[in-house]
Amino acid sequence: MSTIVLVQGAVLAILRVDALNFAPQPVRNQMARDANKTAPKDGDEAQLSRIQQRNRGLILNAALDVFSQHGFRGATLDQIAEGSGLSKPNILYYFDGKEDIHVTLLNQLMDRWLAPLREIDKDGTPLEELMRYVHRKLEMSQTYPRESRLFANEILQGAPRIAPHLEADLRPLVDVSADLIDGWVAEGKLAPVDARHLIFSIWSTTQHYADFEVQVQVLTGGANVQDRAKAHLDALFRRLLTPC
Amino acid sequence: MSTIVLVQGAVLAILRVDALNFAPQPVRNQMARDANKTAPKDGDEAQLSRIQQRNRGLILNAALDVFSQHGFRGATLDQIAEGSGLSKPNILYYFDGKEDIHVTLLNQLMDRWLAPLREIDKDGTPLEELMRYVHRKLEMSQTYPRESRLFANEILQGAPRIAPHLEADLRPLVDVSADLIDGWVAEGKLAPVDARHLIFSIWSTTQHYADFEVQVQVLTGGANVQDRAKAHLDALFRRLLTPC
DNA sequence: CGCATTTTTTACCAACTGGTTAAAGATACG
DNA sequence: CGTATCTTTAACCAGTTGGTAAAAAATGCG
Repeated sequence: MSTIVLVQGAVLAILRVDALNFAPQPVRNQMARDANKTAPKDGDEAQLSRIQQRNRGLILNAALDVFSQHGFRGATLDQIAEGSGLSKPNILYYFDGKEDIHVTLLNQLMDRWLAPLREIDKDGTPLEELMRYVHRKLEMSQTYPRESRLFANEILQGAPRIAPHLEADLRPLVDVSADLIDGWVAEGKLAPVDARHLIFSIWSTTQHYADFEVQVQVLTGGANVQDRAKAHLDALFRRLLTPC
Repeated sequence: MSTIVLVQGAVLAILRVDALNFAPQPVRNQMARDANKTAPKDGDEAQLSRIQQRNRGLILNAALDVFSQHGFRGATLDQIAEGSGLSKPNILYYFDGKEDIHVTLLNQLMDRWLAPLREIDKDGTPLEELMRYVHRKLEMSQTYPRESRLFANEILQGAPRIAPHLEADLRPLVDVSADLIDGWVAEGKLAPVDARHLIFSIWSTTQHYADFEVQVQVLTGGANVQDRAKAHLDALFRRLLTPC
């Protein structure tokens, strides 16, 4: 059993990473290859030494800064090197290249990003479940603005590196959630609403506070943004969803 | 009078372009300098020969493709050259450099982008005026997705080249609009709402269909997106704004 | 036409970028 | 302590990038 799971995990990982990369794979250093292939116990960063964990963390953190601000093509390894405090060749010792870092970041992101949607409880009160989702998404925008911008950059540029992910992971999850919402609407527990476009509205309004933060700051003076956003979005979606 | 207007226009233009550029300005070719400095009759592209108008248009159109897809740093002059059918040196004959093209695009964009907000009629029916604004913004996202993405890219990356614009043009306009909405709310013609965050919600939900188009396509299968989006956003904001 | 101006091209360059190589330095461990 | 492995660095490189110089080609106009 566990062998099968491992094999499936490995195949999935390879599909994700190489989906758009048909160039002949040159042989790289052992470290970088190992970190990608080993997927023990379902998690990601086990079996790595203390140093490896620390340095991969430093690199990913610096890369998140750079990629989220400049997009993939605009980011440079030198910037990541400076931000992480490691030398450029040292970074390439831990990752197979710029793209490998980016894909690793994107894979990490997707799990965290989709968690709140998975946590919607089909046995809860429909309106309160959805309002809880709105508030969780807003919190995530405020807690992880870099992740939000990284994702926005990727989608904005046509999702060249995450498109397979969207099809394979995001779409079925949204399908399930939409069915759930449709069911609630049919039962009269929610006002009639287009489930998918509702989800789009929740995503766009909440992520706006991370992705367009500069603009929000300029236009509000930066005062009370968090509280006002929360109150506004609560009113917006509560009004939409409350059955008459 | 007309002299004063000209001087003001020139000063504004210089402030915009050079606001973040303190590097010593090298002397460039006559053409590129002229196109920026002359601002006759308030418009932008007068006094230019047929060829100049055509080629500047070709360049800006190609640049819009490239910048909106890759962001400023990710875009290359070679891509713009290929897209416009002109050679790279020829592009630099018409513009002072990569940044000049980008700033020109951004300046053009802002006018078109803010027009719908300016057109809200303070003597109209409050609810219908705002709903008309929502629909116009949605139409613009569908008609000008490249412009939407160009703007999103710029803000996402911290608005390094458009921040002065936001302060000088966008902010006062939003202040006026927010006051107008606040007045309507005070008169009881709209449900109580935070005017600025309402505007954010309208922007984010409508622009989402341009900026996150790939994701929307994946999750909807691309069927009926336009009509469903229109109906959904109509319901969303009508419910929010209709006074009980 | 003949000349001045505008437009385009060819050839080029310095800086930057992602990535490599090989050797030196740390570390773990028997 | 000595050896094998892991980590880091210095030096380097080929391709790309924004931009330039100068001459050739096209254009407009008296």
